[in-house]
Amino acid sequence: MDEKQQYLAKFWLVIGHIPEGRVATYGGIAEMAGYPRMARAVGRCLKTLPEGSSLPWHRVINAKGMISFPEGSPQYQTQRQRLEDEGIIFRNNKVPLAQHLWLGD
DNA sequence: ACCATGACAATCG
DNA sequence: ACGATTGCCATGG
Repeated sequence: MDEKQQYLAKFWLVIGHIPEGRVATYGGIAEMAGYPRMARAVGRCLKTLPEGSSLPWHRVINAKGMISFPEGSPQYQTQRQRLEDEGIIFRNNKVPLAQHLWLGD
């Protein structure tokens, strides 16, 4: 496996470890995986995910606590719906990170 | 091979 | 507080 695929695998692992009802930021995931400042690589990682993937990609949001898709996009609504379904509350289209942010165990 | 773009983020003016 | 700039890496034209 190529070196670059290495941290992609780490990202998948970390994302898969995000508990239900919690969210994580791109930078946070990158840092937890041991690759700080690789937030963009995390984004690339998710972007290339197969649709049927079991990865809880919906628990990944940006540092502002908001969904990184344009509002009105089907993906945005899907993600938001799933998060709310897990008990995550949205306040003015953003998530209170102080309550839901997951920083590892 | 160079430039532009992207589910981002930290810093600066 | 907020828009602009810079850093980072992979991909596509």
